[in-house]
Amino acid sequence: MELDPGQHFESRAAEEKWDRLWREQGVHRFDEGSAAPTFVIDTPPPTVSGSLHVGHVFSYTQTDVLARHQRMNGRNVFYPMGWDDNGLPTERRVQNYFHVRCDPAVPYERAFAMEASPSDGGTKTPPRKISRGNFIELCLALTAEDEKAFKSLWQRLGLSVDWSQEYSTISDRSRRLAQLSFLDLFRKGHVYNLEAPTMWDVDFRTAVAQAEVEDRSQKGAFHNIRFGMEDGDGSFVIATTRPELLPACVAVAAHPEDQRYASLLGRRAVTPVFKAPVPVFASPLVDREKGTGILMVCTFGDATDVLWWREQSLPLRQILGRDGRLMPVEFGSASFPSLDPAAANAAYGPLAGRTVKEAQKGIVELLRDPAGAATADGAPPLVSEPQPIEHPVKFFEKGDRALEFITTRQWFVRLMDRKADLLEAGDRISWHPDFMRLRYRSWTENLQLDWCISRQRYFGVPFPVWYPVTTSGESDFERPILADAAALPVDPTTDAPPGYEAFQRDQPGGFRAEGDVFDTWFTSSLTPQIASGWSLAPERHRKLFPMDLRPQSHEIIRTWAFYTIVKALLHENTIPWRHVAISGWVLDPDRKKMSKSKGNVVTPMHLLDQYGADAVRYWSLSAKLGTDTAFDEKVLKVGRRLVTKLFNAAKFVLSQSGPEGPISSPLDLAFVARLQDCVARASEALDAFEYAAALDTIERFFWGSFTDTYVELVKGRARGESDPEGRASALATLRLALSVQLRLFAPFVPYITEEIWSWTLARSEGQPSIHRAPWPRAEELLGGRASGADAEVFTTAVVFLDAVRRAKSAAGATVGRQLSRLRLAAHPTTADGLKKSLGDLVAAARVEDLSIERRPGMEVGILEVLECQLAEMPPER
RNA sequence: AGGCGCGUGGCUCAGUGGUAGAGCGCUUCCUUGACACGGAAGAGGUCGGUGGUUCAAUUCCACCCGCGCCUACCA
Repeated sequence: MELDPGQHFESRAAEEKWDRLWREQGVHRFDEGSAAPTFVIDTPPPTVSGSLHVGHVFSYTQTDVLARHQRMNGRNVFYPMGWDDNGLPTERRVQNYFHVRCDPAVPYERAFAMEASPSDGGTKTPPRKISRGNFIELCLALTAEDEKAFKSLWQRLGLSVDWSQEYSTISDRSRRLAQLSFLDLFRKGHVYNLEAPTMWDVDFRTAVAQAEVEDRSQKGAFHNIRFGMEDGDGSFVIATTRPELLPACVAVAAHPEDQRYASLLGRRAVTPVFKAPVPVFASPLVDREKGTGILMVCTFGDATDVLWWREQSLPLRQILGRDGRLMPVEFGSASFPSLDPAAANAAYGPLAGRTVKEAQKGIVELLRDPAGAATADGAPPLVSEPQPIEHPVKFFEKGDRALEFITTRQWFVRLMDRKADLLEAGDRISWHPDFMRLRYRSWTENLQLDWCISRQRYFGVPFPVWYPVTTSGESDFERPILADAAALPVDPTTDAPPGYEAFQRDQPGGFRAEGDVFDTWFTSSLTPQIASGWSLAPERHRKLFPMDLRPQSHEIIRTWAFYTIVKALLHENTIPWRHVAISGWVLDPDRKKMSKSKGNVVTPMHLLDQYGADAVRYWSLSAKLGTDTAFDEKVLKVGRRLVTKLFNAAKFVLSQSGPEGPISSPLDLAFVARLQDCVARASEALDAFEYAAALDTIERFFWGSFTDTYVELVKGRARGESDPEGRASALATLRLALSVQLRLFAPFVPYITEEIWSWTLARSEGQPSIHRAPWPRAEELLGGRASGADAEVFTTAVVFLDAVRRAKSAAGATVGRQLSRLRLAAHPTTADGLKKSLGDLVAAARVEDLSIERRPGMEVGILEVLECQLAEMPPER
């Protein structure tokens, strides 16, 4: 080892060197053959279609520190990394990046290549339409690039991932397992397909599940519209925020106890403009206080409409198409009855093809016209100007326009009949922090719909399903044809089902592909099974599943955590993991969530360059689980300072030459006893996943007890010639303390600790990598060495050192200044304590004549400086 | 609207039924033999508010205020 004075730790060089060596030597490798207890992590596969930001660094480092601790603790750690590349985020990114749209009608092009589109320059050229096959190729190509960026960040950060366990959610194996999952659920009766009103995003043109829906407060307006009665007797005014759905009105509802409308119940009303006769029924779900207390039921304005439609067996009048525009309809037909079909068709005609927003304008105009009145008085149906309101509206979380309820055929996983089991499963899992279990609970309790798993998209895992085509050319959805498990993964749009030939595709008596893909969560909810191999590797699966730890962030408890629990329950009637660790978010300095759209994202690479990976890790690890933290560069500086201090302290310890001997000096024994206490507390915290508390404990000990005090106190003895036994004891203590503290720090700051370890400890401790060295244990410190230590000796010495420093500072002298005379007063107990390490104290204080007055009246543990005489300054050198 | 979390020195955060903690920032001092990417000494807080329990409350309880999130609320 060559250590030059003034040498600094070069973090960048160390990161490259050690990261490479760790991989070459398989330091983080899961040992398939080992019988050692395992620790299995269900690593979150990052969505690779997003930009990197410090939030990624933050949460992934928090998992890594637990993995590293468990590994040093002797566990056979399984720590894989996956990439979540399938799904809408990738599709959207490809659409924007290449300025393309997928159109399954376009034929596949071989040797297809595209350049990134230069941001369209506002030219408004329509996106190029490309085939499904080519679209998927672009998705794969782009995600491959993104995965590289993530991987290099993870490696730079020093995540102790076992890279031989890498997977991606669009890979053959993931597709195969996702399709196996579907087959298993089908066989067990947990999935079904159904044509029903479903929440639909009109821009992405796909169904979405309840878990992906969020409420957004939107501006709207109550429109008060007068309806007539079919028998001409009376009228009433409904209030609606969606007048454009008037043509789809199928009923009117009022509260059963509302006297105002009691006379209307059971009779038939007539809609204005379209003159459709509709029943008036009573429902306790109607809020008498809201609007006018009576409302129109449409197919479909909201979830309550869907409920009433089912409950009252109302007819379906779907006017909204999958593209969010009004479809052409024929009034006077069986499905769209009207008392005045000619007028109704004349009114509706211009609305067909319009968006919801445009249609609303058109309808409001019609409602202002007395001609549309459903009553005899001939007054305009819109009885007053619209009253603006703010109200919550359901959106797809990634969407820009409100969701609509549109009747389509979709596949669902039954959840509503398993809520009790799901709640019980959540309770069997340990949540960190514990209160996070409430988010799971409240989500599960409030679940209202089965899980819609089909998406009308392209870059995803296809359903392994075909339908028989009847002789009349219809798909028989009741008798789906499932793929053979052995044939998976399949793509039904290109593969033929078992028992059929390719030429029978779309032919009467043949088959038709299910063209949908799975909800990405259908695959993501299998990350434990994908990592373990599940039914493809039963032996391995048994060893790895249920897993130990699922780390994730809180906003996806309702999706990722929830669906993973669902799958484990439905497939194997178990929980997927024993612990869930929920990381917080990194907020910007104004405490706002970082997001690309807000432009407040802090990217990690420059921070790694500027402060080093260990410092960035330090920042990540100083925040507790579950707690959102404002990004603060100051903490990075503190981390860098710790790295430097470790480097220098180690340099000092390892440059002290001389033989070690038994640890015998009272001060050394007392210090080792303290170290032992630190080890115990840090270990306890880490075992409970409280890495931040552990770091705090270790760091506090390192600065407070080690560098600032113990090292200063024994420097003289470690270098002195006069006391060989004392010197040998000091050297042994310093080296033990370094070894132990390095190992305590190793999971947190793996690079600097490995660097120092490599100087001499790798050889003397018989373990080439500190990350495979044993986590410190109390026994190793005891071993007869610290037993019988008088811990007070150290405490008293600290008090002494403080008093001397204060006295010198008050006298305007430096810490290193010699004292000719120092007189102290203390309680006899304290004075006796001081005597036990007197030699060290005299040397540390650099005092020639030290005397301690015994005063029984004083408080124990307090020192009073009676006199402090500075020595003559040495002559100028 | 219900639930959960948070509110501690200028900033970022720990913590605790018994005279308040850290780091950064600030003031003063110091190139000393591991470290100026450092060290020493200091100033700075009635721990969101009001009640209650207790010998004692920043900590426990109730209510309130502010912020954040979760769930619900679409007529």
